[in-house]
This record gives sequence, C-alpha cells and structure tokens, in this order.
Amino acid sequence: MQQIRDNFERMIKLSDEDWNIFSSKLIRQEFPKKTTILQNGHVEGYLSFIEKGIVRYYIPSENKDLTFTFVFDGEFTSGYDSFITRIPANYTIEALADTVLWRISYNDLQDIYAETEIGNTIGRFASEGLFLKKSKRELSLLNDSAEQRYLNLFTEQPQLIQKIPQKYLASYIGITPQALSRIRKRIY
Amino acid sequence: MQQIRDNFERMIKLSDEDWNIFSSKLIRQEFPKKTTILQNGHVEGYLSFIEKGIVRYYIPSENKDLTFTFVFDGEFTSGYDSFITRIPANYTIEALADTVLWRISYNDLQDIYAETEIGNTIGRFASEGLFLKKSKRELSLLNDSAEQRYLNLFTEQPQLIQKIPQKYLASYIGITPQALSRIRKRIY
DNA sequence: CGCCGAGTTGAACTGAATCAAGAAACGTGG
DNA sequence: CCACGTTTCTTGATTCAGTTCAACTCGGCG
Repeated sequence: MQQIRDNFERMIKLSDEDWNIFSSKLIRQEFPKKTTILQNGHVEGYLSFIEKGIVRYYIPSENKDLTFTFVFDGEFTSGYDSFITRIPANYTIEALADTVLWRISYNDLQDIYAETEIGNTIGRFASEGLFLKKSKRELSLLNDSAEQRYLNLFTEQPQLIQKIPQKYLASYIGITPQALSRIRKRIY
Repeated sequence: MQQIRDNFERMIKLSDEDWNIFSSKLIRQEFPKKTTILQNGHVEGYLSFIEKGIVRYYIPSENKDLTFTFVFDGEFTSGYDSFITRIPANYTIEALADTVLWRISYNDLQDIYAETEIGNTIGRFASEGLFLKKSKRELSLLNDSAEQRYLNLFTEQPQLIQKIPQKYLASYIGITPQALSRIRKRIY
C-alpha cells in the first residue's frame, strides 16, 4: 500500500486524512497467470494499481487477437475508457503473470471525487498520465518503422522483451509474429 | 462564451459563482489562417477553447511534416502534453482557417485548481476527453488499413474532407499524398 | 498571363502479410 | 521427471499495399 501512496506523492502532496479516506476503499485482489481481469463486453468496475505482475489488453478475434497495451508493477491499470463512460469495453484485460491488484470501485471513487478536496486532483493526474502515454504511442505508430518500435522497447521497457511472448509483442508493435521473427534475425 | 459554458455543462453542473471565477480568466484571441498558435520548441502556455476555426498539429521536418491532429469549433485545443509537463512541445500548432480562441493561461488554471472546488473536476474531464480521443486513434492505427481510416473520416468527420488539403489528411492517415490519391481513385 | 503549389499518374522497389511447413519450447498427466 | 501434445517460433515462397522518384495537369493568385 505504501507503494501506492508513494506513487501518488510523486505527483501531489497527500495529507494523512485524505490518504486514509482513499486507502480505506482499496481492495486487494489476486489474479493468477492467464486469468481474465476484465472481460470483453463488460463495463469496467475498477481503477486498479498493480502491486506485482504484468497485464495485457487485447481485442479478441477469431483469426488473431490485437494486443495494444501492457502494464507493469507500480502503474495503474483499468479499462479506463469504459470506466469513465460506463460503456462496455470492446477488449479483454488479462494477467500475463501472477498479479496482485489494489482496486477502487467506480462508486467508491465517485464518492471520493465528491467528498474530498483531493479526489479530483488524483483523478486528473491519473487521466493526464494516461493521456501522455497514448500521445507518445500515437507518434510512434505514425512516425517509426516496425523495426524502430521494436528497438524502442529495448530502451524503454527491457523487462517486456524478456517476459512477454513474441506474438504479443508483434501485435503491439503492429506486425505479424513472422515479421517480428525476421526483424530479430536481421538485428542480431 | 456561452458556448464554452454549455460545453462544460454537458459534463458537469456549474454554479454561476464557479463559472464567473473561471470565465473571468478567459482571454479572447484571433489567429488568421496559416498563422502559428504554438511554435515547436516552446512550452504551451494555454488551454484554449475554439469558438470558430480549424487547427492543425504537426511535427515539422525538412523532407515532410507529420500532421497528427485536427481540432474544430467547439473543442479544446492545447499542446496539452507540454502544458501539463512544462516541457517544450516537439510540434507546431497552426490555424488552418481563421480561428477564434478563448484561452486560459497555465498560471490562471493552476490558481483555479487550487482555489475552486470545480477546477480539478474540469481539469479531469478535459484530460479524460483527450485520453478517449487518443485511445480511439491508437486502435485505428493498429487495426485499420489506410483505406479504412480514410473512410472513417467520412462518417466521423465529414467537414474534414471538405475543408482540409489532402496532403494533410494523407499524413494524418499515415500515408503519402500519392497513396491517398490512389485510394480516392479506387473508391469512386 | 505566367507561376507555383497541390493533386494525379506511372514504374520500379520495399517492408510486411499471407500461406504453409518444420523446429523448438512449454506444460500437463502419467 | 519424462513423454507427449500443443503452442510458439522460425523459415521459405508468393502476393500486396504503400513508398519513392519523376513527370505531367490543374487551379488559384500575383
């Protein structure tokens, strides 16, 4: 839990009182490897903080899934568009490794928004952070070649290349597993 | 101005008092067609609301610019990543048509965040909206063909195709002007 | 009227998709 | 802890969408 508070306090000063209100709503939940955290077609009920684990977002499809996000220890995870809009998600979130989440429900978070000074500030910082992440990704998808995007993963997220099956990485980069295999061959 | 208030009130109830505090900080500013709103390399100083006009975001480059965003009447515009982080933007924002903005400066907005109950809520909604926009775009870039992305513009933003030079649309879609010309030929 | 940038068209080229088959790694039950 | 079956990864051949370079047309504006 201290990990979560530290994470917030990188952005904003948090009084003990505000923290107590917020943390009293957090629920700890474990997801073994390969289990589903949010099912495609359901409304996201939680904003979650990852104590430990890896999480993958993907759009399921008969031919092949489209993986578009990974999240790691120490970050927030949520089907955030669904969480905000209360529209069912068109993607599934699963644990790629054994994962431990601290979660706050939608209703509890709304209460905090309404009741505490700090709630909306936290919500704003979370949204801003997610926006920045997506902005970077947009430019990478428009500007960089597939090979460049793969190399970027090395510098930005080395854990990723160790721990995540190539077929998911390939999808995330925006190419087929075959193409990624050939890029790797070319590089080494 | 009423337009801006209406825009906020689609998201949230706004007391006259809160609105007065907020709107007292807004500055009206005009940008003739083809003028620069935010110059590459500068820190974004404003969050702006577009009363009238069209705005283009692009990364300048010797060979060819990369256009990655358009914004229209009735929406917010800002080099928001730069605005949040206070890091100089690596892109330029320009008026594609004669444009009228209502702007709030960074410092004034921070005061509002600090002083009013409603400030952070507004900031949160703005950030959430921008996040949703970028999320959609990510999936479109990963999932759709160039032709599909062009067709999507018809249904989602028909004004765009009328009013914006094809070379900018091509860049936004992620292809060359030549490729877009051929797609158009194929379709009609 | 002449110029210039935008758009179009053609030809050659390239990165990645697709289809297909074999090799390696993985996990599950005996 | 091994053996088997399944999934993942690799490699090859072919096809395709989009790039690049180049030449030409069109339309608007000085």
